[in-house]
Amino acid sequence: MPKVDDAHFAARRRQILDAAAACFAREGFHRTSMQDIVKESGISAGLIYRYFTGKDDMIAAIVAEWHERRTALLGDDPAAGYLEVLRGVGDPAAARELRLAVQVWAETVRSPLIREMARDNVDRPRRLAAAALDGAVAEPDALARVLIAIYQGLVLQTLWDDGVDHAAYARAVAALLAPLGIEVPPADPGQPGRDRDQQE
Amino acid sequence: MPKVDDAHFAARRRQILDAAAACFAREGFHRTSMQDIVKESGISAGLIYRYFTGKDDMIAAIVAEWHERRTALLGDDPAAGYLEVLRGVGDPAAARELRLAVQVWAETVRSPLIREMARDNVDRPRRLAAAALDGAVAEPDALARVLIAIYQGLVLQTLWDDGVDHAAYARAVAALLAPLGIEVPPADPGQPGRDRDQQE
Amino acid sequence: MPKVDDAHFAARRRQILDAAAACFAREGFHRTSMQDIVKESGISAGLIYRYFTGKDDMIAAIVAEWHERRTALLGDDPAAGYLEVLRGVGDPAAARELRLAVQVWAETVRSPLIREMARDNVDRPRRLAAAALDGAVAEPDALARVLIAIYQGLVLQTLWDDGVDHAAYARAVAALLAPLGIEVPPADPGQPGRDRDQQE
Amino acid sequence: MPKVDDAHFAARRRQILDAAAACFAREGFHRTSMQDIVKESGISAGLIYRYFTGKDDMIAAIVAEWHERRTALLGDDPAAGYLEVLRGVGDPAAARELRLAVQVWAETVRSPLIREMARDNVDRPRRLAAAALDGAVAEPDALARVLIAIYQGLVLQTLWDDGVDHAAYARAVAALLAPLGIEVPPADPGQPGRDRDQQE
DNA sequence: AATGAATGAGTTTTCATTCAT
DNA sequence: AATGAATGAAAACTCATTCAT
Repeated sequence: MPKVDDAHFAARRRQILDAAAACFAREGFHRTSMQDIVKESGISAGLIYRYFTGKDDMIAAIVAEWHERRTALLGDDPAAGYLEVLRGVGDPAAARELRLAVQVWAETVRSPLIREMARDNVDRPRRLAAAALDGAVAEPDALARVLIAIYQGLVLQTLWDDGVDHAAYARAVAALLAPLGIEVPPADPGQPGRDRDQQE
Repeated sequence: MPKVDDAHFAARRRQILDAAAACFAREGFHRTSMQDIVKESGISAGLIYRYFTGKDDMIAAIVAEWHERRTALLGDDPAAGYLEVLRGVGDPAAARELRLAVQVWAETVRSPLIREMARDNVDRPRRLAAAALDGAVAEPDALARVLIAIYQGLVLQTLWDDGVDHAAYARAVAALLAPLGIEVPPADPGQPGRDRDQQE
Repeated sequence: MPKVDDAHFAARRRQILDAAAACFAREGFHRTSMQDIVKESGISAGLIYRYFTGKDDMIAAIVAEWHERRTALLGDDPAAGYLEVLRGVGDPAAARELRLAVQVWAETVRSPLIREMARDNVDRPRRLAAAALDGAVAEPDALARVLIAIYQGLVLQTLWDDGVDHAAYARAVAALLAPLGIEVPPADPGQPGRDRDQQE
Repeated sequence: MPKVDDAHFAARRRQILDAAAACFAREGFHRTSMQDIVKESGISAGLIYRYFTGKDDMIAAIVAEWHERRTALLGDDPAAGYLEVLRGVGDPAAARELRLAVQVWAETVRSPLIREMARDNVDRPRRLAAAALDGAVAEPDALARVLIAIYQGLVLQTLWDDGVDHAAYARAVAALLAPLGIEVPPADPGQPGRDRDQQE
């Protein structure tokens, strides 16, 4: 298996996963047919099965990639970019990701594997946050959960409502955390985000 | 068997809807076949179509019922029972409801009707909360969204993790809101909930 | 079974058959569901089965009635009204009858019973015509068939083409028959038919 | 089994269409189930749908093929072969075609598409005939219709009655047209038709 | 490696018919 | 006599998956 083949293999896989993700975000896992993915990817049905054992396998791969991306994104200090992440939910470029996330959430109900992946996905930042909060607040574990929930719920509400003001949401969260002595990095004014600086 | 009375009609509808909800919560919306609902409900396929035009119609009915129950439950003062609702998420009896909720969330991506229903479902409590917070905090609308998110995210995390401590979660939320001068009713010690009360 | 009941029975039957004929003419026999007839007639499904053993029975009844009507209409001298019958095909009031006729024709392919009825329907006028033509032309039997075909084909063409000129059609037929010494009664000018008198 | 060649594609289509035509001729359009065509053709259900969108599509294809065959057959001088065509109706090999024709006629009532196709099918020969008759007779358009009707009615009567004498029918038609100065080619004595030629 | 034709079980939905009331 | 709720066996159509080329 020379290097060129590996690259080719990876590129094919990418092509399939991107197409699948696009379909899944649009129609959900189970309303997306293999034929849809064939059309979207331009790759034949037969070949797709040389890369994935079936649709479930593709779903798992997508969740796994997501997991990796999330882990890389948050790094070792999830608190650092927390508000930025909240603001990022409003980025139109992230819309597909949000839709995909909800599909994965639904799938956790059925599939123990996916459920475990989703939990793991959340566990690492949660534990890091809890560790950081330890000593500072009375319920560090529960508060870490709350912070994650604040993110998850924002995803849902953004999906349903175009009018969500993500900057204001971030400010409200900052205001909520400030009294606890939790320092939240202020918004980066040079960000390509949505709102101008806010004095408050 | 001439024209059946309203009570019978309603009971049949219940029977179908309960069976459908059980199936949906177990396997998800699109993995549940009509035949599954036939078996679960014990009602013939033909008859089911006299009550619902299809699966979509059932989901819509389920969401509509939720809406009504929620509206009745929250009354005009959503703040009053907020922490109680959070604690209720941990009630084992509510587990099916949680699973069903996530299925509906996934469906909002595909179906404008369901999306609108889900949004409406959240809009009323959100607006009531925003009105209540108006004047007390800098971003009442955004904070109302945060409160809703704290609920939604808890649903997800409960689904994935048996170890969620709902009482602690509620306390953490209370601690978060207290500095803003928001009075949250303390936990009802006589509650059939899970954790002992501990004021801290 | 007192007289009143008989009348009631006949009226019910009429009601069902009329509704069925309307449906059949609209959608054909097999695209018409029993439920369609229930709606159209206002009579419950259960009751319909006390009057007819099933859809096939209703079809047979409709063809039989048609048979009787046709026989009564043509009387003993089919030649007398022949051109009038051709002109009558253009009568908008007869449109339903035409549509129904074609449905019956199609059914003759499947059902020996219906086929026999359709043949019988045509046989009597055909034999009468052949007898009348005997001696006057070389092929009386065949010519009788031709005359019937001229009627049948007109039904089809009328069904497909709004622009058929039935008066002209009748004149063309008259012109065709005249040289054979067959006297065809001229058009009744006081007829509610479509065209004014024709000098030619 | 990559992209199949055109010949194979055409052969498959033929296979399906022949099977469908056989079923339709036997049982009628709506009494033929897709499963019947699957059995008759030996082609799986899934594959059939890659060739036709449904039964309606098949009927349309059958009518379209007829149109082409008819157009090629009649050429530019429909008069030339007219009597031959009438005689051909009696050919046992054509029996299936006749049955199919009546099914299509019935379908014209329901389907505007099929209706239009059936009309078009008849329109070209009708106009050619009318043009040929122009000047020779008083009502060329109507007479053209009559000639078509003479064919259509013969189809029906042949379907219902084994005893139709097609040679005699053709002679009767010839006798009918002769006085109008319309020259009809005499029967081809070498024809594989049923009846001996007999010029009278 | 790559294709896409082919399969057939599975899906949703309809419908003639029955029967308890 | 009359109703219409109820059934369950098809119907049309789809889809994940395989495999010959």
